[in-house]
Amino acid sequence: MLAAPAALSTADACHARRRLRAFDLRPTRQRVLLSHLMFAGGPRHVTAEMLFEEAQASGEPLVMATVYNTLHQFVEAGMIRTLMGPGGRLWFDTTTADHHHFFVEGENRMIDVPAGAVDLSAIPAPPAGYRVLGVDVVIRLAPAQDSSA
Amino acid sequence: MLAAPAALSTADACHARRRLRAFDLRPTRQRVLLSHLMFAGGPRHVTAEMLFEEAQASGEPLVMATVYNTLHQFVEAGMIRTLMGPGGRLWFDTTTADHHHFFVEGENRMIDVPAGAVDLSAIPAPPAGYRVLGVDVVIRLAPAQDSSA
DNA sequence: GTGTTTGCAAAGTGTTTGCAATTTA
DNA sequence: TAAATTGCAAACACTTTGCAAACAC
Repeated sequence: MLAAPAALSTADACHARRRLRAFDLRPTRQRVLLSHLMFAGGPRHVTAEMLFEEAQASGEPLVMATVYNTLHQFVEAGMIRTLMGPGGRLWFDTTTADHHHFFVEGENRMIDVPAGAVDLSAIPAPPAGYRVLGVDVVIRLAPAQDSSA
Repeated sequence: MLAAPAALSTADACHARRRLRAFDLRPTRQRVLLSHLMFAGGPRHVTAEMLFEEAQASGEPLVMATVYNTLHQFVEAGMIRTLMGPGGRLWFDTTTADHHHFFVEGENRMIDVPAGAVDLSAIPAPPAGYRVLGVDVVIRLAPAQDSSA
């Protein structure tokens, strides 16, 4: 019997399974669910805890450790990437291409910033003997308190 | 009796005490020592653990919790600032002015990048209703493996 | 003396690991 | 059936907290 989270429509489960297969991951019930939650609504950013809560709300039984393990498997497979949030918490991001982030303080929420939107042509040369692995830009935001004239 | 870490010369202790007073912090033995370790060698970046080890190496008795508490007091006083490292660990930085960082993977080391060295004039406008609190740029480095043609 | 600061040990977060039981192919 | 995956609980690393004892002024 194919792994089929009861919480998912056949079509949703099918899509999720296909995605997993594309990344050489066995479509277990837990992976199908988590993959669906991650990808069904377009690009998104979650912490393990957020996803765990969604999974529980869906009624599917699974454990926090499985969420972590599964997300790390997704990362290793190249399906998603990780990102360190300002609070030192690990975020998981469905967009794997190079890009940056807004982080909304108070709302605990990430928003993508396309790589092209930040001009990094002016970053300084690394010290001799070192090469640049990557550049992480996080723009911290807060709700604008009534700055309307 | 004035707090005088045995590990410090009178002059060093005096400088450290003066700095603490300038920030309205009582110059206790522990604070004098930690302040000295932080500032005596020019701008630097440390984790609580690094500083704790230095403090221990100096022979002065003090406890990890005191290192954390003291560093947070320094932050609150405006003497230093915090910075989240790529590994999710908290770093303490003697440079409080706006600036960015190189992080050297493998060496677990931070290097300052002056704010002016990164052109942020091109960052995208925040979504309507939000204002920019700050921009954190971390440029991850690795030792260049023999790329010398 | 009085209020501040420290040591200590304990609790707290967020994350990872080891292993037996279950599930997939 | 053989290999991969999960649940569970325990361990883990880092950081914070509560309170009595020690200290600065």
